[in-house]
Amino acid sequence: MSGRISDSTVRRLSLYLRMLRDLERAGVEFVSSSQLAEPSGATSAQVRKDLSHFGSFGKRGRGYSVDGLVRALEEILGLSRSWRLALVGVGKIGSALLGYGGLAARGFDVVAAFDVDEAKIGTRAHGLRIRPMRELRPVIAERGAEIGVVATPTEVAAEVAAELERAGVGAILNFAPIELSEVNGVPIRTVDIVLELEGLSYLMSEAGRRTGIDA
Amino acid sequence: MSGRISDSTVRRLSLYLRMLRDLERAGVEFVSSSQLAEPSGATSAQVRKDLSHFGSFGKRGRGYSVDGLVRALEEILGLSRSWRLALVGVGKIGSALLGYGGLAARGFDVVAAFDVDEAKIGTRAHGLRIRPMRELRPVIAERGAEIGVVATPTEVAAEVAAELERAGVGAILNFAPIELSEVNGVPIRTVDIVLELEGLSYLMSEAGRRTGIDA
DNA sequence: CTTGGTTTGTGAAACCTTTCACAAGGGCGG
DNA sequence: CCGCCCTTGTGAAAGGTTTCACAAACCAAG
Repeated sequence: MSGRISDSTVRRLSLYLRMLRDLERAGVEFVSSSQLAEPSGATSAQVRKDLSHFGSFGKRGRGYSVDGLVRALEEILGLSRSWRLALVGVGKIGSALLGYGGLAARGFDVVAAFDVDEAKIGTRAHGLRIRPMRELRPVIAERGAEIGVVATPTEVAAEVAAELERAGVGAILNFAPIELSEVNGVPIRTVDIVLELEGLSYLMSEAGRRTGIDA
Repeated sequence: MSGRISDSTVRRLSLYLRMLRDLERAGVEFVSSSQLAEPSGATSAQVRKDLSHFGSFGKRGRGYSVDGLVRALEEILGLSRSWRLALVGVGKIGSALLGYGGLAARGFDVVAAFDVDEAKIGTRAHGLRIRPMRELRPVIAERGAEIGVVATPTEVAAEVAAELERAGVGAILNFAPIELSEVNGVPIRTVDIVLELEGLSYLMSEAGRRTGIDA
């Protein structure tokens, strides 16, 4: 077991955990790898392989204890605690995040918000005071924010990410359509809506070309 | 050349195209695979392999014509036209999308918006009238929307996606934290912010465990 | 205690993606 | 026209991930 775990494995672990929580709420006690596989579009062998990287959680002939596996996955994914986020950029996307209850519900609390816009600074958005960029470092330190969220225009995204790193965050979630390079081992995930749409555009064009040629 | 193109290749093509457009704007005429590789974190060999699936676009000894490659990639990705989106769910995320100019700027126009909330129906958001779900099919047909966007609560996301398919969209972009299964060959991309945060949570916990053990 | 039905955990095989490394080709200066 | 330098396009190798398939283990029933 153990070694370097691939990104896709970690994604699936999150999906398994979601389903397990539903099962737990429904009072189910045991679940098999094939039941677990279905909703994430994986195979039962894949579920077992994914889990086997971290240990032996199942009972042969029975499956996995729902409660036990929920706790184990929470531990593995670091979700048995909550995380504090610092948001930079309170525009459309930033505001949407602040208002999205789903984050706090899953253990991700936005504890600070920053913007450059003088008109916004000092006002409150969803109960959080919007602060000037100058306060980034001290407030992140004081509030112990571990994850920085970049929701700024593309032009300043790289600079803001670097500033967040210097302020001591351990990871960054980026919404700007730009590939930010990880430095100092601070992992960065980018949510790029345009990239997703372009992927769909490719698939639709491809389908069109195929049927266009075939038919 | 050709065959089935991997998702990661398509993602990179989008990134190449972004850089090429910047170069075009800057008046650069030729670019090498290594220059093209840098911003997306790829290697020069990967750039060449990616492009080679679709043809020979470069000149040996010179590199790629920026203009030529921009046109070629736009053609490949289906971006030499614009696409019409139908948005379902005008909550936090839906509104953020409507207000996000970056979409239209890149050829993705939201042409219709739907919601179940009686209070919202009939009002305008960013110049677009919010319509009742009952009008989904006729309006999507009438306006020729090709891509459906699901920005609803998780509980109804699957149902809405199915409804969009029936209404004739060719692809779906989903913001609900649930894995929707593709049916009828309608591709679905899910943007799952919580999943990304959980991935970061894993990496940070992992790093903590490592240094905790090592040090 | 033994038997039968079920499901895990895991090497081995298959498959897919990335990297390597180099022959082939193109431009330019002389 | 020749020779040099540069960069592409691409088979082959390496590296990674997913699927297969089966022995080992567990439970329940008799």
